[in-house]
Amino acid sequence: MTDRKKKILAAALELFANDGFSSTSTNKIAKAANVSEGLIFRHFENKKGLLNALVEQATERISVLLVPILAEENPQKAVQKTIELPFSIDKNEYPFWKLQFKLKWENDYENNEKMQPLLAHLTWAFTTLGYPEPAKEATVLNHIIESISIGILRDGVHSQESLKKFLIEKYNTATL
Amino acid sequence: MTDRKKKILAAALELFANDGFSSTSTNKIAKAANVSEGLIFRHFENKKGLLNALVEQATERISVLLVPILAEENPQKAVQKTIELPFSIDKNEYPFWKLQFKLKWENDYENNEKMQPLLAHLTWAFTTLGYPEPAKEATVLNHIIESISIGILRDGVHSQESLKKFLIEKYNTATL
DNA sequence: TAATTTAGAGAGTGATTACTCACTTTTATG
DNA sequence: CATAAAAGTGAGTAATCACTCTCTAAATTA
Repeated sequence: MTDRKKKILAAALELFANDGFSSTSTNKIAKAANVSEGLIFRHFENKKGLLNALVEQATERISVLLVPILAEENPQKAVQKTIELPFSIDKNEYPFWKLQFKLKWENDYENNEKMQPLLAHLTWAFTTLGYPEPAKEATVLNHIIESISIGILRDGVHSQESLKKFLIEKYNTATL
Repeated sequence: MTDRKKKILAAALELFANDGFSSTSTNKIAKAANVSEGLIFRHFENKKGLLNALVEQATERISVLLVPILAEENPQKAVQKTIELPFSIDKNEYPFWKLQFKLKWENDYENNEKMQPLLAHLTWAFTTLGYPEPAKEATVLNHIIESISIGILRDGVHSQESLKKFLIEKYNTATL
């Protein structure tokens, strides 16, 4: 991947995440990346193709994040690592995840099967821990970290920080 | 409010919610509402003004929804009604709420103070019920119903239906 | 009824849009 | 080194954009 192609992707990511896909003109992207507008269409056949290139990274990036959780054989620790997940995201990756969450509202983007492996592992964890309804318990925890993620991406980690310890303890001392 | 003005608002709501604000042209709105494009600008000074008119309804609509919860003096029932809230939304109001949730990602729209009264009442409820950290407990429940709402608006009530009874029972039988 | 205001239509406008194309420069290959 | 392929430019284009303006029709008011 050429240097200028990377710069186009980086600029597009930033602008798509902050201003939205259709509010961002290819002209603006070219200027932000400091390249000619035509180059965008040489590397990506059209504007949508540029977005697709960004989206394709998502599947891989998510599975990378999930690896340490899915590999965790201690159910208690698996739950804990799940809670810690949204808090562990690097600040300079916020635009990337912001874009992914925004795209969930777009009709033509299939989503959320990506979290299926996590859901399955959480279900196993809650089963092992003896929860009466492990699948639903997993879904609820997934809802919690989803909404916390949104809060973090919109208002920063500090806005949710206090919930981290609270939730970990809550799930540690839970009586079934 | 004239008949045609209502039709413009209705068409704009539908299109903004489904396709997004900037992907929706005033031309498209005019055709969907079956009016001349110029009429949009007579009633609402510009496209953004049309969106603002939709947003202004939100504050009132939310407080209407919250009234029965805030008036509930039984803490247990207040929690239950909160859980039931997202499931009770009428299907033909989905576009309206979809738009509100989408707008939360827009930088220039202040949000979420609207849920403050609910958060306060939930904190009171959890305090009364003897929870050790009522404020955080309230925030977590708020996160849960937020994420459930998103799921319902995107994939329909049925996609979340099973969580309703589960959560109500979970919060009813909770040991502190 | 006459006068005035409001509602509505629709052609027209300059700016912006995504994208193309002919061209030049750089890089890789035989 | 020669040739081809890839990377990069930027002016040009048809379509679409939000919005304006002039006009007519309907409703309100005097």
